[in-house]
Amino acid sequence: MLIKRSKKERQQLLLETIEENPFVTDEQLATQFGVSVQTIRLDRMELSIPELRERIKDVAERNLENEVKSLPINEVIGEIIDIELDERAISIFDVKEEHVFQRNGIARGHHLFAQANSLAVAVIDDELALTVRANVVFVKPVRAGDRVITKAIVRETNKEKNRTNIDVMSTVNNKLVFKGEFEMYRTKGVGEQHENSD
Amino acid sequence: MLIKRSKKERQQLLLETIEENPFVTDEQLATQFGVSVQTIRLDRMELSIPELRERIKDVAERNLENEVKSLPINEVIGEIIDIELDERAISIFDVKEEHVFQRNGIARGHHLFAQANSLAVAVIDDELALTVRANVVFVKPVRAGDRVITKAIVRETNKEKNRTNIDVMSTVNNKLVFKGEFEMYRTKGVGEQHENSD
DNA sequence: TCTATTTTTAGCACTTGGTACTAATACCAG
DNA sequence: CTGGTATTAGTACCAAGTGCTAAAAATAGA
Repeated sequence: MLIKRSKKERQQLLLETIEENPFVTDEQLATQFGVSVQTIRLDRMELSIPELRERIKDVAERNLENEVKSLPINEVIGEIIDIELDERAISIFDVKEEHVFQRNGIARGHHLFAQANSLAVAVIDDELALTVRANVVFVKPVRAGDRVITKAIVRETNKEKNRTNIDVMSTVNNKLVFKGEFEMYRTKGVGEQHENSD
Repeated sequence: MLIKRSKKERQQLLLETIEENPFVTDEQLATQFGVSVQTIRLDRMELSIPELRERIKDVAERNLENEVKSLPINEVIGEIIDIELDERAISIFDVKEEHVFQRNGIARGHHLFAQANSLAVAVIDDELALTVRANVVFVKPVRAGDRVITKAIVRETNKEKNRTNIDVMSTVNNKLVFKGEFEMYRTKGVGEQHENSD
């Protein structure tokens, strides 16, 4: 049995229903709420909810943007613009809205860490490089719109222990915002790489 | 001037065009290729390309799934299952394929860092909490399928400097995989929170 | 060149999920 | 009982198609 709801209640429910499933047609909604299709259409108008196809299109467009945003999860964070294996590397990372706390607009620390860590991994000229230890300092807050330039410099390599120490520094407008020391583990020592070094 | 293309050429181009912009109508395509709408429709049939609305719907559906996957970028990494503000917190993070190096299947360090850092931020009972410094050790490699359980314990608070030190430990099957010390900055000291503590 | 086949175009009826508008009811309150 | 809100019904129309038939144009084969 359908409990007769007031207009307000119905419209509230309509909003929620469409919010959680934008793919629902007016007819389905009409059946669901036990009213006519016209009533649903009036409701949509009053609430300025676009029609099904527009809603679907919006989702499609919105997420076509997201596709780009969600990519970097498994990839290197930031774009590497210069690299000399086992020597140094530089990457750029543009801080966007999705990287900052809504509260204060300051970038979440782990994004800066991720850029630095990615770069430390990349600079190692080895098949396998793992972070063993990291000491990092967040010197200055970074905000959306900032372009973070990160430099990694390979400091020393302990051939016996298969360890390499890397210093990483991140700047925004030439001002230091982040620095870190990364101790990396590598399978092979320096110089004994695989043959193809193109 | 439009160069007359063979059927094959046109169909190849059609595939590419729709691939890169699924929002194009048959009419637009017809104009673009200098053929009739009917020809475009025959082509679509032969290549079994669905109509515009279906294509848009597909994009929307595909990306509605992604939305869930891409959400955690700006949110807390891992699911907080227990929290006592300014005391301790526990979160769970299931390592998936997208978190590991393809090469060796080992989780990228910055995901473990992100979970730990998120938890350190969350455990602070303050409007604003920023990471100032972090010393972390990646004790043992973590692999896809592993469930990482991370505990954060608030160690001490320096009220004058608005700093709080937090110890974080992550385990997989009760074995330590990651540990870290986080020094956090907070705006307000302990105890002087906003009124509503429900 | 003429025919046969493929390719392209045209036209019509029908579909979905609507908009825009008008008109008729139903309901509820003062 | 009357007025206003809410709901329903019905019509014409639209975009972007499908499905089908049929004709015209282009191309290839001998």
